[in-house]
Amino acid sequence: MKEIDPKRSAVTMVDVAEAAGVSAITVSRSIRRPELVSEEARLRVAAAIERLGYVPDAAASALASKRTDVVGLLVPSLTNSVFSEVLRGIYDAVEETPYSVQIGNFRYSPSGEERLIRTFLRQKPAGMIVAGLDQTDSSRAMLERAECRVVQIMDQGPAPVDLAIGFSHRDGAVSAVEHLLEQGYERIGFMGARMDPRSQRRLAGFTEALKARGLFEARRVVTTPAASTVGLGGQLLGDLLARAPEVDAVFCNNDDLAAGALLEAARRGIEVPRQLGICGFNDLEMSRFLNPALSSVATPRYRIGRGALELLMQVIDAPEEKPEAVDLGTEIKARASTARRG
Amino acid sequence: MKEIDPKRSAVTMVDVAEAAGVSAITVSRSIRRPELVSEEARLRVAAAIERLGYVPDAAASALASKRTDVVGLLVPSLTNSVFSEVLRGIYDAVEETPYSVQIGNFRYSPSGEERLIRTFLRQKPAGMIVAGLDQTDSSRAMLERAECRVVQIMDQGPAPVDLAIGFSHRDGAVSAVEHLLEQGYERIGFMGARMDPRSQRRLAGFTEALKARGLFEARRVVTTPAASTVGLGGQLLGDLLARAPEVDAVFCNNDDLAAGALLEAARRGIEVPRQLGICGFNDLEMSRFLNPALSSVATPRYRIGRGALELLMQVIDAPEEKPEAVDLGTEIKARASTARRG
DNA sequence: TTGGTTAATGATTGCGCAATCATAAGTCAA
DNA sequence: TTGACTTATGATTGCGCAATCATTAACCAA
Repeated sequence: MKEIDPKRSAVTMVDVAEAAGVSAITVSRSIRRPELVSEEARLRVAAAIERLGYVPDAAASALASKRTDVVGLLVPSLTNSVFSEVLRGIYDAVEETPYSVQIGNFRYSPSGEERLIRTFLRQKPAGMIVAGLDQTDSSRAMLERAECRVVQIMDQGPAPVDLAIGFSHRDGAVSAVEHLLEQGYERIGFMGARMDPRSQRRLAGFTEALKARGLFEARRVVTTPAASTVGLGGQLLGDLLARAPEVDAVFCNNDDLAAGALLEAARRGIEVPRQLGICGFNDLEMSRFLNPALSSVATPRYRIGRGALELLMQVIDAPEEKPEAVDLGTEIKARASTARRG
Repeated sequence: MKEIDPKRSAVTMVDVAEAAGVSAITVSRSIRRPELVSEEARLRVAAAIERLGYVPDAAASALASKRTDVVGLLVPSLTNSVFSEVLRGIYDAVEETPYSVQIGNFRYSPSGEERLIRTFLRQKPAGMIVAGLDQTDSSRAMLERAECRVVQIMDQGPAPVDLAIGFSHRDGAVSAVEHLLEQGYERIGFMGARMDPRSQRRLAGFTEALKARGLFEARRVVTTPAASTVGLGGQLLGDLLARAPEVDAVFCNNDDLAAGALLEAARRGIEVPRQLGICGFNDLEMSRFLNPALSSVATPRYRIGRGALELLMQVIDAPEEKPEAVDLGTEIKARASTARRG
C-alpha cells in the first residue's frame, strides 16, 4: 500500500540552493522572477530542481508573501445546469493564468454562504467570485472588509460590494412577456420553483410587464420552494391549469420547468403553441431539441464566468481601477413553442 | 472603491491571546482541541475572537502543521454532464467534513493533467481525487510519491495508484450489447466521440461482445476525436448509415450522441425502435423524457463522487487501511428506443 | 583613473501558527 | 502526607519561503 510519512524531510529551497551552488534566494528568484537571474545560475538551479524533484511549498510562500493564487468561487448549486456553464467559463479563463479556483457550494443556504465566506477568507484568496447580490448583512460585511477584490455574478443591481457582472433577471422576464404578447397570448401564467432572489426578480419583471397592460392576474402565478426538475414542471402546469384554466401561455422560471410543462401538455393533449404557449428561461442546450422546440430567454452564462475571472485579473493588475458593473443582457430565442403567429 | 491594503496588520493569535489574558497556544488549542481547555478560558478566548474579528491564517497553520484541509480533484471536463453529478456527490459529502475541495480541469490533456498534479501537490493536499486510471507515467509517479492518499474514480482496472472507485466501462458496454441482442437486433453499430480511455474501453467491450457471437463488423464503428454534443450525434448517425446502411441498432458512447441520433432518425423518417434501436450510455436525466424514451446504461456518478470523498475521509482517519477497489457497477435501463420485443 | 551606474547575488529577518516539551495546579488512593 | 497521576497552561522553537536591505562585480563615461 501507499506509504504516507509526513515526517519525511522534503526537499526545500535550501537543498536546491546547495546542489546548485547558489544561495536560497537565488533559487526563489529564478522561479518567480527569472529575468533577474543570470542565465548560467538559472540553468544550474533548473537542473538541481529537476534532479532533486523540488516542489515549492505553497503554504510557506503564502505565509511569507501574504498572498496566494487561489480564487474563491461561491455558488448556490452545482446541480443546476446554469452554474456548470459559468464554471466552464471561469475554468477556461483561469487556465491562462497562474491562479487556481476553489469552489464552495452553499446550496441556497445563506448561513452556509456565511460559513463558506469565512472559510475562504482564511486562505487570503487573491479574489472572490460570488453568485448573486443578495448576501446576508454579515456576509456582505465580510466581503467588504476582505483583503481581496470581489466579483458578484449572475445579477444586476445597485451597489455591488465591489465588481459585478451579470444580467437583469427582471428585464429578461419582461422580454419574455413582451414576446408572448406579440404572439397574441393575453392570459399568461407564471411557473416558478426555488424562488431564490433571482427568481423573485424574474417574477417581479413578469408581474410589472403584465400590470402595465392591465393583464396581471395573481391566481395565474404558481410557485414552490422545491428545486426545479423536469418532473416538477409537469406538476406545476397541472396546478396552474387547475387554478386558472383560462391561461393561454406560461412563462416558466427556467427551462427544466418549461420542458416538464411541454411534456405534460403533450400528455394532456394540449396543443403547443396553438392552445398554450410555453416560454422558458436560460436556453439550455436541450431546449432547441425538444418537440416543439422551446422558446426561451438566453442568458450569457459562459460569458459571465469568463468575464468574472477576466475582471478579477484586470483589477489585480491595476488595483486602483473599479470598472463599471457589467450588464451582458439577455436575448429571447423565439421557437416553435410560442409560435402562434408567423 | 474597495480598499485593499495587504500591509494592514491583521489580527493574529497573539492579539487574541492578549485580549483574553491567556497565552497564544491556549488560543490555538481552544480552536482546534477545545476539550483540552478549561471552559472559562475557552469562553474568554471565544469572546476575544469575536470582538477582534480574528480569522486564523490558513497558510501559517499549514506551514506549522504540515497539513491542509484541501482535497484536490482533477477532472477532464466540466462541460460533460457526467462530471457535474460526480461533483455534486463530492460536494455533498465534503459538507459534513472540515475539508474543502479544489477542482482542476485538465480538458482531456495529459500534459495539462501533469501540470495540475504538480500545482496541486505544492499545496500538500489532504487527499487527491483523480478521474481515470490512465495517467501518464510521470503523472502516475507524482501521485505515487505524493504525501497524501489518492482516489482514482470513474473506472475499474488493475493496479490503481492507491484507492479506486468506479465501474467497468467494458462491462457496461457488454450489457448494452446483450440487451440489444435480446431485443433481436443483430447488425449493431457503434458511435463514439472523444474516445478517451474510458470510451475506448466501452468500444472494447462492444467489440468483444459481438465478436464472441461472430457479429462484429469493423465498418459499423464510427468514431471522432471531437467532443460529444447532441448535434454531433446526428452527424455520426449519418456517417454510420452511409458506411453501413444495414445496421439495425446503434450503441452510442453516451447519451448526448444517442439523443442526436434519435433526433436524426426522426428527421430521416427512420422508425425507432422498429427499424433502428438506439441505446445510450450514462442515463442522463433528460434521456427518459426523450421521445421515444432513450434506453441507456445507467452509471453511478453521484455515488462515485460521494464514495470517493468518503473513502478518502476513512483512510485519512485510519492511515493503515487500504480498502479494496470499489466497483459500483452499471445498470441497463431498457426503454422505448430499443423496445423491439415486448 | 574616478565616480556613477547597473546587473547579479546574498544575509538576515519574520510571516503566524502548531509541535514539543516543560511546568503548575489540582486530585486521589494508600 | 506522600507520591502518582491528571488537567490546564505556557515557553520555545522552527516550518519554508519572500521582503528588505546590503554587497559585490562589471561596466561605462568623463
